Amino acid sequence: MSTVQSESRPGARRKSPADRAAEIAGAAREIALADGLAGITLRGVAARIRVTPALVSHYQPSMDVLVADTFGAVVSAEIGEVAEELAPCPSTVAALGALIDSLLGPERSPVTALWLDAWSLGRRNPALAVEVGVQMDAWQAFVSGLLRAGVAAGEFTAADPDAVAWQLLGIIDGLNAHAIVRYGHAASLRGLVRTVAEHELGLVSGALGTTTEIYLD
Amino acid sequence: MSTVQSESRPGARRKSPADRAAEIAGAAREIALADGLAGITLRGVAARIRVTPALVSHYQPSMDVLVADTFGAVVSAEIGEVAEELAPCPSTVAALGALIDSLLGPERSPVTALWLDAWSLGRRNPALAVEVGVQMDAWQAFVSGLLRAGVAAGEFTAADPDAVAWQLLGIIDGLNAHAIVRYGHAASLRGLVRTVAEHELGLVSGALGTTTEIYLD
DNA sequence: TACCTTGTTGATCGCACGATCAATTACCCC
DNA sequence: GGGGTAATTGATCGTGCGATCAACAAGGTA
Repeated sequence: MSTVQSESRPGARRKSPADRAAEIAGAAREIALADGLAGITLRGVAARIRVTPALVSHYQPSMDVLVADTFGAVVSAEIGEVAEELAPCPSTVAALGALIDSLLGPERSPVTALWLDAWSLGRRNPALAVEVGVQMDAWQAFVSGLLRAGVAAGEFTAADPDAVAWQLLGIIDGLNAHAIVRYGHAASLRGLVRTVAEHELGLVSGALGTTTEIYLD
Repeated sequence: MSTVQSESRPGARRKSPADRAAEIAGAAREIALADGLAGITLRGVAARIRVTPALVSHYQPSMDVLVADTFGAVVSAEIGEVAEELAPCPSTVAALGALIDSLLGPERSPVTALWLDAWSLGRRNPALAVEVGVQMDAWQAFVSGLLRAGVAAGEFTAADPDAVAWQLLGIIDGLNAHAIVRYGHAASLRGLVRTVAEHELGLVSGALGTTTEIYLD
């Protein structure tokens, strides 16, 4: 309590460029998760951190790249979280089952909504379109890596792990999108994706776990 | 050539309200298919039919409902086309195979793009959100009707045709979305969806047809 | 041909957005 | 504690959007 931090209106407490940039990124992230990527606005971000729009503008080349960066940050953070979550799994099969559970869980809804925004907004935001490609590739690399590990360990087979990874992600995204837009999350979706995965990988039915099929409407 | 249709600037040739409304709807449709739902603009639609923005505004309660109506018109027209396409099929199984082929074909890309827009824009456009629900239900009703017909004809079994219909549509949408955003359409996607459908319906592998699995990059 | 209905226009409002820049002022360093 | 660096501000520009309304004129009708 050495300095009382005077209440002078102008000149809010200065921060280092790194801190301010992080603060802006954080605000953009919160706004995106609450209102979608389209909700990220120069004035909105500025207001959230009690700062002038000009300052936010000063720290970003353009709003398009702030939106793209925000999307990229959220998605890559999610990949990291999931990877960490799967680390303790004793086998690749177990990890695959956990991955499906995790990706189809209702807690992923906010991020799925961001994917929908990104797919749509990417048409008018080149930077975002690039980021969407990067993050899709990142997810695909993660899943195909998992599949290759399973194949190497002799747990299952996959003639084309890359293709299978794309297919699994496509199915998951589609079911998630439907669930978020129209209906609540249905536990049966997990069963469906498990079945597909088991079929694609030559596993016996139930190898990836089971769930009581209850629709949560 | 009775009337030379004088080139007077003001007062463009009058049309009946019905004709003008249809013209506006057509323009909105073309714009949507070319530039997305977000491209539908008061001034844009007006310019396309050589008319004042005020006139377009006069025929629509708001742009939000024009966007919603346009989306609804495109999608329900698509359902109609597909239904017509499936009519000559000799069996439900054949129709189901044709349906999958049709929905995963590259010619559906423009409409898939509209779905992505609608999912994203629906968050800020209540009328559009309602229309999305209506059209999703319409598709689900169409597919589940097909499934019920197949069950009734003894061609296959389905404990819960409604659920299977949702799942198939979810998978198709997800794969289509991925294909449109990141990669070209892959013929292998059709094989995947066929496999899922066959599994869900207790059909033997290949019952819904086969396709050479060639990635069109 | 004169009238009257109504489809259509032009002008204009208000809003929200992204971006820019000189002026200001907080903070660090000597 | 004075000075210089640079983080921050306030004011302002330009754009594109949806919406409104009095005024105009096209075209059928008497």
